[in-house]
Amino acid sequence: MDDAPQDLRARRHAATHQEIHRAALDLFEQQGVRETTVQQIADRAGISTRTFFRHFTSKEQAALPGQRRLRQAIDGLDVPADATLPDLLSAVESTAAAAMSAGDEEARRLARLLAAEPDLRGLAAAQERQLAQRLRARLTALRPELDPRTLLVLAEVAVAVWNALWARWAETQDTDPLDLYRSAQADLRAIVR
Amino acid sequence: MDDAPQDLRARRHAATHQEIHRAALDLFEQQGVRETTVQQIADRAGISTRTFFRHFTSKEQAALPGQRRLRQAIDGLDVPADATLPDLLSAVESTAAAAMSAGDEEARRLARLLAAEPDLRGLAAAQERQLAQRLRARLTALRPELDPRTLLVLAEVAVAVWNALWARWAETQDTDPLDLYRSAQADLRAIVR
DNA sequence: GGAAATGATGTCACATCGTGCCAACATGTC
DNA sequence: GACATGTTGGCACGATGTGACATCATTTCC
Repeated sequence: MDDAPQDLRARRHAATHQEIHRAALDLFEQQGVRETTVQQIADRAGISTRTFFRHFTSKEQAALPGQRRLRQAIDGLDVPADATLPDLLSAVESTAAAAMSAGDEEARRLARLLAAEPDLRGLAAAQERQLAQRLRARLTALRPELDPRTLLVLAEVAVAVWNALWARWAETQDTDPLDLYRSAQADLRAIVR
Repeated sequence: MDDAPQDLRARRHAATHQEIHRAALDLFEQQGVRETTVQQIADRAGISTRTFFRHFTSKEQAALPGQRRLRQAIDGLDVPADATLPDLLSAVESTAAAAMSAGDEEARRLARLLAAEPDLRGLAAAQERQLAQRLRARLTALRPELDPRTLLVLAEVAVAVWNALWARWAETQDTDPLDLYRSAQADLRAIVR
């Protein structure tokens, strides 16, 4: 996508980054996270362990995508001035769903790995909490006149639906994300009513 | 509470456990998690580092309570046979709220620490995901005839409300948990509708 | 074109984490 | 009291993660 002939350094850096990422994914799939050492990942990527730690803070980090897309989606979130609370919720969820369907093949690998590797789940959970925080901040910035408590609940519920969606999508490898999204919305209404 | 003169070994074990926990909490508050070594905690608790790692798998673990109460609340969860989905949700949430108000002074310390220490938040997030998993399993066991997808959403939403509740309680040091609970329920209805 | 600044990488040393192993000791059982 | 069982500490070890410095490639500036 971004083939801009930027800095040669920046390009090499990004290439190495990707290289490490792929090496980690491969090795984790083959032998599991616990059994894989940073040394092995570095060898396969053709770099030193010191360089590895300049790209990622831990081997678990190397496998996870970093949520760039979702973070951007949250920061760029906007709604019409007269949006009601339910409007807000659907706005948040639809942007999340959009960011989700964008990731394709690698997302599958990730999902499989996450299901099998508790170590990765821990880090993923931490990342998710950060997203919830960020979403909450964005919402209060967007609607300072609303009760912060309400917006907190809104953010948490949005993340909850996102969680359910993703878990379900990871389990049933063949379903369309949009179907899941719609059914989750129906479920939500039936539950709360 | 459980002063049963059980095994002398078991009592000593539990005492050491508590000792380590308190030592960790004290040191983390004084100097932060990153700056505290397992060696320091062990010294303060009067044990060796080897023994420390027989009680906790990491220094972060030593600070966190382990969620015994919540796990029990989930496993012991039960509902009348004719309970609707909203009934289920309130049942789950009220048991969670009950388990919450039980922890008193130490919960405050924990909340402060969690707010200040990202390392602890990571582990707490992982624990929370486990609780969500457990709740989901319990719900499907309780209501096998319902759509698993719906129960998944239900479990996630319950955890979301629980999150919002706890975050809010940690921020406003003086509010009654029950008030927060009621207002969160109202918010939830306003959001979904 | 050629310095000089900037940045990425590798090597080394080091503190810490976490675990397997074994010997010493305390507790519970008969 | 003798034996079985469980807990502890000490030791060694591999792995994680970071600071410091030298080296080399690139950018920038003249």
